[in-house]
Amino acid sequence: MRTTIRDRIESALGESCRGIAGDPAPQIVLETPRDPRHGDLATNLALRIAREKGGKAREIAEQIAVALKGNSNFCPPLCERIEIAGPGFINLFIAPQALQGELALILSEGDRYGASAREGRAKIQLEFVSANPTGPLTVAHGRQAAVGDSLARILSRAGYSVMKEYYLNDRGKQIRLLGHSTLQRYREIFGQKAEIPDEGYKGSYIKDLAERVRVRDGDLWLRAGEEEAIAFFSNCAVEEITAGIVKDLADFHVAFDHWTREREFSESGKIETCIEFLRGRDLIYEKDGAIWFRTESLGDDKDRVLVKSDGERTYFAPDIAYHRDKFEQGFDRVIDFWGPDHHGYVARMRAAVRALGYSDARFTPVIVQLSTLFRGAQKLSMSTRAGEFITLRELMDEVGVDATRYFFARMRTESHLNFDLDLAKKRSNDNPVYYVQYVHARVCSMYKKLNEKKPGFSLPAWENVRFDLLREREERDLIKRLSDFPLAVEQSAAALEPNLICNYMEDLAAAFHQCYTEHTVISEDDSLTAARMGLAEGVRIIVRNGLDLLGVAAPESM
RNA sequence: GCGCCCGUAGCUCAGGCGGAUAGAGCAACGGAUUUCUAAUCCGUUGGUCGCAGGUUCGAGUCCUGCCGGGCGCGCCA
Repeated sequence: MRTTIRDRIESALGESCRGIAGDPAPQIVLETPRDPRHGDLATNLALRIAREKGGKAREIAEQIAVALKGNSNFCPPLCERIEIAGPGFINLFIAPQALQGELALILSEGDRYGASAREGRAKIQLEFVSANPTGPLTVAHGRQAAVGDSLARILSRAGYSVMKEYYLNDRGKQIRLLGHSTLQRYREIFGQKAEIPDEGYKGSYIKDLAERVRVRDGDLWLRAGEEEAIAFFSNCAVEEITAGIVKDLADFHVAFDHWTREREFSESGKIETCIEFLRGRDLIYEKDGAIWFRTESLGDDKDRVLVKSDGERTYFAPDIAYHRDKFEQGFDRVIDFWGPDHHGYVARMRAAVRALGYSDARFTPVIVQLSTLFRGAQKLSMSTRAGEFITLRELMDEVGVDATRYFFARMRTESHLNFDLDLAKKRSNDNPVYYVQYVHARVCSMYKKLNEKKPGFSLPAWENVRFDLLREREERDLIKRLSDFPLAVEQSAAALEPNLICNYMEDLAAAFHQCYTEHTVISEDDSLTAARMGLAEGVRIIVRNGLDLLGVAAPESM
């Protein structure tokens, strides 16, 4: 497996400063300068060493430059020029041969380019959406679904082993309320006077559910006992709504690897075992007839109740056991996506994870902020119980799956986001996703045109193509962009932010469209045509891979 | 009151671990197509990075305090 140009430059820099920096060696940071006069890559390595060890940054930079120039693996093959600038930056100008070699590497490795170096990383469980089965998925769940699924793809690509997990809360007070609300709608169909409680579920889907039961069972449930009927409608509603959730997710290109149902989990005995485990660590006590968990000693604001004085468990109790189970299944790291209404939950869950004996680094709750929806200037209220909400289904039907997923993935996860539905629909063609997809379609189109414009011409194998013919500034910039893909994946995975992939893709697309406009690929010159087709193919590989990380299609034509 | 998140162009948002002259899209205006897809490209206009201090060679980025917005603070789920 050949390493990328950036990896090779990093290791050469590491070698060059070994005698200068001492131990521990400072971390090598390579950045892409805004101004092309500052080189293709720049490092503040000398400034860092000067800060830590003392000395003048520019002098240290000179020493590093001398060492680099003496390194025969570095100076002729990788870099053609090294400059010291400003307070002590080292600016590197990459040799054309090195960039051409990078393109050849992309073409030979294809979909595996940059992905193989870090295989065998940690096992991660990523839990997201986990919406209660009391109604259809909303826009808020859609954001979690898009971000979570994309992140899972990105982490996998970065070499982690990822399991996508959905926790289905299919029992408890809300589920009973759901069943009761459905039963009341069912009774209404038969002309009975039936009130939905204030706290009950009022969405139109409840009526639809009741009607389907009527069609199947007639008036059977009018004659059943109250508790029996509520239990039936609860079950029935949960199953139907869950099926709807699965369908919505599938159509949104999201498939979970594993579902945990609270009902099954609570029957497993693991909750009792977990409470006993905590009791064994002297973290459980009784007060006012309730059972409490000493979370305050573990960083929470106050202690929390696990079992109420009426004997019912709080929501927290199964959640602790559930998280214990995650770690016992062998995950090195657990990532939870929660809505902003759960951020008060962070401290107590962290406390619980500590109590269970797992380090903080292994548990990462991520708060996915809400999207505030507008229709024009009108802010839309979002309440599942009152039945006033925009569903994910409506959103993806109106805006399209690709555009919706891309739109959500593009926003930083922890940022609030204002989303005008009217605007999003009206301008759907201006969505940046089309800008990126268009790159793929354009390259595909070039392949179709190749035979038409050059009958009898066939592309040679890429290893026989003369990439040294790619001498234009735009071509060089484009190859540099391509070579940044592994870095974009790595940074996106580290930050748990898919939006870094979107940023990268849009920059790459801009570089491609610019190059495409300036330089005709299919020309009289067979060698140049082959070289430029190779570059286009490199772009197609990266764009296809990048879009796949976002769960967005790479269309052959648009 | 306490806690978490946010505040960057008219709008929506980017700005790895502090780095060189703060970016993109949309909107507005002006150009480019006998050419591989114009869903594209080029240019112009647009900024007190909420405010005030601090840290240092250097701050949109780190620290402190304010201001403004969202959310959470229950033996609810």
